Amino acid sequence: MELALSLGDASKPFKFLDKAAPTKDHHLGFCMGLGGGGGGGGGAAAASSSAIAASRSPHREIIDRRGDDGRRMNASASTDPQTPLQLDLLPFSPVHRRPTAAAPASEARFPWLIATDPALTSSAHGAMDGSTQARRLEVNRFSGEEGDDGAALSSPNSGGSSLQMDFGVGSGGAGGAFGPGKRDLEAAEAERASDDDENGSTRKKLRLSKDQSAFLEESFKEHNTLNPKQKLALAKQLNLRPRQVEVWFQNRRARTKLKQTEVDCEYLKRCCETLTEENRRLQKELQELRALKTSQPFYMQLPATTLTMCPSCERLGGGGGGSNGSSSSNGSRNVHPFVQQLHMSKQQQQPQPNQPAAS
DNA sequence: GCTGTTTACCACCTTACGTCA
DNA sequence: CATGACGTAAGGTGGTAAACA
Repeated sequence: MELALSLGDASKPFKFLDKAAPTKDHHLGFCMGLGGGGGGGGGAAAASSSAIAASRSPHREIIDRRGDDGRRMNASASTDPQTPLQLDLLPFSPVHRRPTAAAPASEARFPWLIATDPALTSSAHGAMDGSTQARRLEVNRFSGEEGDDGAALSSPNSGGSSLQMDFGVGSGGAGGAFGPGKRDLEAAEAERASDDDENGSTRKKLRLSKDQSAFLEESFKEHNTLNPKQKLALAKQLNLRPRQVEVWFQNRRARTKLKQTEVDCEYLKRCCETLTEENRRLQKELQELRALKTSQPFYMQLPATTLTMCPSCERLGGGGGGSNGSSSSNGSRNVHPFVQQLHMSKQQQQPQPNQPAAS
């Protein structure tokens, strides 16, 4: 029995898989790869690996400035039918957070951009979330300052840093009623001190706020990859570094792929169980037929003219090979389902009085 | 037109940190 | 309070494509 499984092609729950399809090999058959160890290949690109390594930087957005003018687009972005300029796809999106008349509206939609109303965040996410959010934003601000990347760009953090500072302190002050508020403020101060001590040399773990994550999630639903303009706009809107937005999308794609792999694995497991059960049933059926053959050798004496060709695979249905029972009773020989079907039909046509009841 | 370099992005793996039970 | 599991932001590496000299 041959089986062909096509995973990911039959049901495409994620449209971005379509984009990735040309670069992937979709093997038919019972073959699955989990994880896989990135890239085998090697080859010509290895020659320039040193140059690549030299070009890599933790503050990549400083170096990768060419993306701003849109001259370079990656494969997925180039196939994107949408123009790089649009950010209108983003839900309830003010395009840029600039000191324009539209700015207040955008800030009202993004509570983390509001510096003077801690009650807004605390009412939206509870007292704990409001205070922690204040701390997180403060951390983000420091992380933005610890590197020189923010200054190199249009400095997405520069516009709101002082506001965030005020917000954080205000939250802590107004959070006198909030139990964790003081702790968070102290933690933020401790982090600030540690930042001063270590000059940003250590990696700081920043948790994005729920609103930031939700907004990124919405954007991810629209398109799972970003072009430079979208990345910059998102970073501005969310008051994050472009690198943070980029990393979030990378990790989000990885999570999606992992989940899809789990779904595929579950599906394969079910297929395997079904096939095992089918195989067990067929084996049992085969044993019964062999037992029948030994007890009633009449059907081995059928004339050669009764041999029938299987319509599907053009194999002989009569078991071919003469009347020698030893050859056909060889356990290692495959018995075509068509043969079994033939045998069963013969049994029905010529019932024997002493024939054991076949299942 | 071809080739090598640079730049930017990606997937993948890993690490470090925050949160929670 | 300590601890381990888990989720996730971020770093590192190798590969690839486009732009450019």
